[in-house]
Amino acid sequence: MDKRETILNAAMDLFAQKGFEGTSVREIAAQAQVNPAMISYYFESKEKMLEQLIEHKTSYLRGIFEGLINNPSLTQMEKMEVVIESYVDRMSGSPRFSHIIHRELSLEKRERLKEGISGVLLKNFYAATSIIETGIQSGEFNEVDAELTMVTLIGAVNYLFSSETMCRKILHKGKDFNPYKSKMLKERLSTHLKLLMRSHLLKKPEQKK
Amino acid sequence: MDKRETILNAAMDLFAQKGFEGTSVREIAAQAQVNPAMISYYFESKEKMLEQLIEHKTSYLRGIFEGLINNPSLTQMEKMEVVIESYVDRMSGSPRFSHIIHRELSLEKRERLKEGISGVLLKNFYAATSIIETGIQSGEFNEVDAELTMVTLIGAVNYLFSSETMCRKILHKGKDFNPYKSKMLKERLSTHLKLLMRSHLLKKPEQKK
DNA sequence: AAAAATTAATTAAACGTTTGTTTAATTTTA
DNA sequence: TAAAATTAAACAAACGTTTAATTAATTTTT
Repeated sequence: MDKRETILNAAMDLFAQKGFEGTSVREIAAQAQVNPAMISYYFESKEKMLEQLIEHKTSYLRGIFEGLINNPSLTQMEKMEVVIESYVDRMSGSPRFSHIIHRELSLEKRERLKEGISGVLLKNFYAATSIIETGIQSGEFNEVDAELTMVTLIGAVNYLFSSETMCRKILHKGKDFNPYKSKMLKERLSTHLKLLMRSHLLKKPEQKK
Repeated sequence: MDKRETILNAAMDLFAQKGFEGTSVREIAAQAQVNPAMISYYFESKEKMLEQLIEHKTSYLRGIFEGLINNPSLTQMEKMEVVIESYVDRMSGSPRFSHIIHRELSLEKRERLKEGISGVLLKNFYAATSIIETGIQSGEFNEVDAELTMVTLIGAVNYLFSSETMCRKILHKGKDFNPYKSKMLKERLSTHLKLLMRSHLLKKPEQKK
């Protein structure tokens, strides 16, 4: 078992729950069942550990839409639906990491780290945006604001999964409802976003009577 | 000049920039130009100061849509457009406070504080949702998912204004572009969301050839 | 293959700061 | 002159990090 990764996983859980500054290296060490000194030993410092944590956990994100975009057998709308489904999936499945990076982005410090995070996120953002732009050029889509359409998509998913408290109350659910484990919610959100995108992007057909 | 409010304003700026745990009472005191002991004197503790800060700054939010909802001279779509405009306006005008409360909501602690925050936010959320529901019942709107439609609206605005770094990159702007001071961006976002809601909510007219 | 030498991993303890808060004295206000 | 506001100083606790000693693992030498 890789001890380095054990520590990173412990750190991710705690950072997500209590924030970076709200978590002490002693807590992380206790959670990972290692000596506190090991964090300096492996990562040099707490802040560099955060950098490596984000670097490590974002690695799989790089270019996940590459293949999708260049797939000629799908319409742009079908590609958008894949984007929606995969984003809802990832977000509901592992919201903790997303909480960490978006919290970091909203702070006005650690500029270098924010540059790194936004670089990774934007690569996928641009890829998704290009789907819309292609759809516009080919005449499949209306001439919408491509960037803000993607912002809307991402923003909706992020908002719903950013707070368990809010999510439950928005959906009128009790304390026993776990937003991150509800298949029904995933399904409901996907359906809503697909419908929204269809009516927003697709041209209204001239209906003959 | 109210010293109490001076401290709260200093605290808000710093909490927004560096987070609650990332800000020391000495920093707040320095920014407000008071003695550090004054924070305990006025607010009892740092954490209670945060509670009072949120209590104080959310007070104006309570029931801001009351009058709007019961205005019979507006269609539901027109009400939605008022909601969009006022939300975009508030969010772009003072994003710092929003950063604080959404950061708090995304953390898994201070449950009582989160209950208070979500209570205030949800009052307005429900009010806006009721506009959609009324529109559905009257036949003005399609039978959409009212809650998730509002989540989409709020989420889009929140996401765009949650990070200056991301916002600039999404819109392909340089370091001189200030998202929070750009009237063009406000206009662009409002326009996009209104168009989005129109195509999503309003029924497609039977077009005769 | 066994022994010796070297490197890596792990530990408990201590380091100097910084933290939020309190105290006790002093100044300002009413 | 009594109450309220403000201050500098000190408080213990917690912070991230370092140290120096020890154990475990690996490599080199015989």
